[in-house]
Formats: sequence, structure tokens, C-alpha cells
Amino acid sequence: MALDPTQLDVNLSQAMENYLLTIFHLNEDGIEVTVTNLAQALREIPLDEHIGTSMPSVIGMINRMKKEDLIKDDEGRPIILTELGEYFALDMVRRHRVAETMVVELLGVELDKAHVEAHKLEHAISSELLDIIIERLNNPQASPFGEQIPGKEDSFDNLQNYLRLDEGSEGVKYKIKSIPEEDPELIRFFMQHGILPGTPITISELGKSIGVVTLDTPSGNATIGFEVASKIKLTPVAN
Amino acid sequence: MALDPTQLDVNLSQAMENYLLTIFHLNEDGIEVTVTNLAQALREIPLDEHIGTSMPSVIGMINRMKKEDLIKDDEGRPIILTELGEYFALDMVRRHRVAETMVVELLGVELDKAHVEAHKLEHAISSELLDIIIERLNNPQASPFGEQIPGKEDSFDNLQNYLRLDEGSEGVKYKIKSIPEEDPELIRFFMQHGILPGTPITISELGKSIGVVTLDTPSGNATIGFEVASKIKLTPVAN
DNA sequence: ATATTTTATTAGTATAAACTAAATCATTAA
DNA sequence: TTAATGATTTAGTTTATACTAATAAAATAT
Repeated sequence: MALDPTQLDVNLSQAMENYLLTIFHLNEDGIEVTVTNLAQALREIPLDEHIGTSMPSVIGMINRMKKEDLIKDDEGRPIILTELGEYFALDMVRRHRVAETMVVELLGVELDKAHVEAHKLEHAISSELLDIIIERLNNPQASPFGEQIPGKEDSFDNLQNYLRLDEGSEGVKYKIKSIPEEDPELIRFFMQHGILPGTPITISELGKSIGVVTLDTPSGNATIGFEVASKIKLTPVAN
Repeated sequence: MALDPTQLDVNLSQAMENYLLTIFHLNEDGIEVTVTNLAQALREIPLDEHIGTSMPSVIGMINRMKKEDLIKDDEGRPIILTELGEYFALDMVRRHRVAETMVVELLGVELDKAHVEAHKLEHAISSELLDIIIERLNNPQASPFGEQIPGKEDSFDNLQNYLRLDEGSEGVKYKIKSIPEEDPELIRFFMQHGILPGTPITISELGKSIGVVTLDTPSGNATIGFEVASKIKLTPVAN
């Protein structure tokens, strides 16, 4: 790799770090990274104070990030991360997911509070501390929500893609790979129904027109909406 | 107590939190909290980026903190914390020392790095998370540097005062209460010589004019300067 | 008692991050 | 192809936090 960001003195503000994370998630979800979509996504960051990021704010930040060589112009519409931008975005993803793992595994924070606490901590963890925490957690591969923790050598496009629950097939056995982490109430529902990473499930009914999916889980049945189902990832299981 | 800060929506910036901590330490060391001394002390915060806080900056912040009812005018010179200010200053001290304890005890951070890491983390720990960490640490009473961790009910003036090493007496047995935490190199020296909270010592030579103190420790002798000695606190030991 | 030095404060500026209101550019629809 | 809609950008402001340079006020020294 020609790029060694540890040698560069890049100084990311907390705001920029959040932008990088948000851009990562838009990419992940296959949503075009436009000013509008970014503004929208930023508004959905839970509890991030009053920051209802307006479109002019987004443009301002995008421009500042271009100056910092985190974002480049593709001469077209969508906002593109530079190599440096991708590096730090992935670094933030790592920090976030390691922080979640830490607060849950090491401190005993309830799953429904993990995302918010990690979202604060992720900006305050130095690279050195991150390494120490990773070691202490025995090199965790996934967050408590089942999301892959990228390694130092991973890049954007070698992160795996998984099947969405709303795109699964009736009667087939799956294992839950990951669940969405933002909404505490939803997470409490998942916890009550034992819908957690690793849980084996079968889709007993997939009512596309009704907008509802019913799951067979080891602890019974659960019916969830399509919107939510689209945020649950699955791995196939040998029949 | 008439004051319930948990009910008030006080929004402290990170900068204000650092000011509160710094004011606390000036108070603790018996240094008058003046604009000059504050600016000086803020400049000494380790690794706090480029923030070489100038006097106009300090005055600006003091005024903002007055507006937030954290600081009041004593109609005289020194800067005085309000009841609210004291509450949050103590809260920050608690956060800082708990963070230090956490990174050392739970994560395995080396003592010489604990202060800097905790200084970043202390601003990112919510009240709820703080409680969880305190519980996980079994209600720690002191930081790894020996500094008292104030409880929720403590106030400024019921924090205990201890004898400074440079004010101790030759030949008398003491136990080390606390060591200074800012300078990593110094801490490494302490670690190498087993000069740590709880260590029993005797002052074998107290050379006021030479500016040097020599200690008998379980692992041998150590000679340190007066400036450093003044930052080591002692508790008496039954002879 | 005046001069010097130290401390505190104003004045004016800069930058990051946010905003509203207005304008421009691009896309879709009639 | 023009009108309507939607996306993006400018323009102009705001607030928090910094700064330098200059001034005022206070304390100290001659």
C-alpha cells in the first residue's frame, strides 16, 4: 500500500468522523451518496444532539473534507471517498464495532444501549487503545449485533455481503448474521424473542404484499415488518 | 441538596469540561484561580492538541461559563465555581479517575499511558455508562495513581488533604498515597523503582537546599527532585 | 509618587460547524 | 419543449472556540 495514514498528520474532527461512518453505511446499503441522502442519513443518527444536518451544512462539510483529501469529485453526482477517506471510514467502523463489543462484553452494557454509548466512545479511542482493547477482547470478528469488525488490512470492497431477511425464501433454514442496532425498542423486541446473531431461524411466512415476515425461532414465532426485515442479515445453513 | 443537576439540561462542551477539571486542580494545589494561572495550567494539559490557551481565550471561556452559571464573580480577583460548577467539576474528576482505573484494570493499559487515554475518554462517558463501569470495577475508591475517586455525595471540601513528600520528615515511615500522573517518563521511573500508591517508604535524606529527596523503598533507593516530590502525597504509617 | 511590570480586558479576526432563505441547475412530466 | 419538481449550491448569519495586537488596570519597585 502506497498510503500510510499513521504517518500523515490527518486531524479528523468528530463531525468528519461521523460523516465518514455515515458515508460507509450508505455505501453498504447501496444508497447513492448524494448531498440529500447524506443529510437524511445524518438526521437519523440516534441522539446526536440537535444535529439535524441541513443540506448547506452537508455541502460545507463535504468541501472541508475535500480539502482534507478524504473525499473527491467523481466529476459526476455521487460523493466518493478517496483512498485516505476509505481508510479512515473503515477505521471508524472498526472503532465503533470494537467499542460496542467492549461495552457489552467487558462492561456489561445492555445490548439496546450499546450503539449509543459506542457512538460517543468511538471518537475518544486512540489507535493504541483500540489495539489494546482488540487484544483484550481476543480479536473479535463481529460486533454484538453481528456486524463484521474490519481488520487493519481490510478495504471497503472485501467486506462481505449477506442475504437480507426480506429477500430470503419461505421454509429455508438460515442463521441470523446481524440485526440493526439503532433503535433500542426494536433491540429489546429482538432480545425478548431471542432474535440475535447466530440464532437459527426459518421463514415460515413471507407476506410481501402484507409487508410482514414471520419467523420460526428456537423460542417461538415472531412477526416483523418488511422495513425491519430488510435490515436483518442472514447466512445460509446446511439443510 | 437544593440542586439536582441531573434534571437541569446543562450542556457542557468538552472545552468547558476541561476548564472545570483544571480549575479543580488549581484549587486542589492551592493555586489561586486567576486568568493567568488558568491559561498556564491549560497549556500544561498533556497532548491536548495545539490548545495553547491564550489569556483572551480564557476570558472568553470564563464569560461563557458565567452565563452557564458554572462560574461566579467573587467581586474580587479569583475565579470561583458556583454550586453547579463544583458539581460538574467533581463529576469530571470522577469520570477521569474512573476512566483511568478502567483502562488500567480492565483493559491493561500501561500506567504511563493511562492519563492521556482517560483524558480523551472522560468526555465520552455518559452518566449511565459511568455507573456501569464503577459497578464493574467494584466501586473503586482511588485511581491507579492513588487519587481519591469522589462519590456522588462528595463535595469539594470533603476531599481529603495529604502530606506532600517534600514536606515529610527524615527517618519517618510513610506510605505513598498518590503519584503525579501527567508525565509518562516520570511514571516509568516510578514504575521501575516501585514507587507506587501503597508503597511503604522512608525519607532517608531531605536535602532542601540541594533540591533533592532520597527515599528508601522496598526495592532500593531513589532520589528525586523537590518539584516532583511536591506532587507525591503521603499517608503516615504506625511505627 | 511615579515608573515599571504584570495581569486583565477589548478589539478585531479566523475557523469549524451549524442554520435559513434564495438562487441555480438538473430531471421528469405534461 | 417548456413547466414543474427536486437536488444542489450560494449568500449571508450564528455560535463556540481560538488567536494577535493593543489597551487598561493593578501591583510592585525604584
